[in-house]
Amino acid sequence: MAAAEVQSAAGWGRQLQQDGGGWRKGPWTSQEDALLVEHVRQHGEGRWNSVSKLTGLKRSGKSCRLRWVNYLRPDLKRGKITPQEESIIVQLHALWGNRWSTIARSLPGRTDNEIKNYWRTHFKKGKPSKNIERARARFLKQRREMQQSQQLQQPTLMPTPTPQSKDIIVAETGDARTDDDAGGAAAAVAPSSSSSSLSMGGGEAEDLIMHQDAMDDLMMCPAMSYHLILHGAAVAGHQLSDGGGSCCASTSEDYGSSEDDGATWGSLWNLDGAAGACTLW
DNA sequence: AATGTAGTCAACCGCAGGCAT
DNA sequence: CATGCCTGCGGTTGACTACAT
Repeated sequence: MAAAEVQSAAGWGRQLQQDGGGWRKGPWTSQEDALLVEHVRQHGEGRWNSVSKLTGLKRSGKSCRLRWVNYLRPDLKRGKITPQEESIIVQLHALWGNRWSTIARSLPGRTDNEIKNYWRTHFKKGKPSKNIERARARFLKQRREMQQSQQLQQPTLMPTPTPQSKDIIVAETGDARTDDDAGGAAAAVAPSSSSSSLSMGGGEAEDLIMHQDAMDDLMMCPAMSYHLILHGAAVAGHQLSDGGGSCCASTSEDYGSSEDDGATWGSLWNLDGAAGACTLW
């Protein structure tokens, strides 16, 4: 980011300091970035504490890792969060709560820090954006329509999940994060289901967060179901039929305008069967 | 034009889990 | 089993920017 360099060259320069261990703190310079990038190119990610020894960087391993993960990684997606990504964030937050790294895994190119910042900026203080309101309204509408059509046609194709099936979903697609494994992913749902982790007023939370609803919503969304499958084990009872459908193949560049979010959301839904050809991102 | 306020984002901190010794 | 180190995560901070008054 050019701004970082500007900042380090200007205002943030005065922040530079060293902690007790002799580590530099504050904004990174382009030279430091170059050293870190070269180190990762040669040695790969990990062993962050050895970076300072091998490169001469006066940065802690922690700082190096953070810089790499949040800024220097080549696969990072630059630019604003798209309405599509926003919708995913909202749903996954309803599902997982503040588990930003878990949410980030479902948004390739986005970091947990970025998502965390985005959430705080847009939702933490209260009212959701118009994008979200519209997306949610459309989401619920289409959900209703799908439910109605299913009741009329194939009541067993995609049943409304029972509590048991919800548990299966969460457990099977649960967090890959190892330190959560002990508690179990299913347990992690509890806070989000009750939304107890959200610092919102009741009305606001009701307006934005789908709570227990979210689980139903997710399972009623083919794209999300498939996405969860992609990021975890196959979900019992929700394997998608084989078909040529292609969903949400657009990239972020396709969603530059907030006015597009209707179409964006629709694209999440317009699936004539998903399976093989379905590429969400 | 000056000031205030909200938004954005990079970076730091503390904590916890995994793992080697 | 206990200890220490490394890594990763979520929460928080603080400076800059954009917009409003």
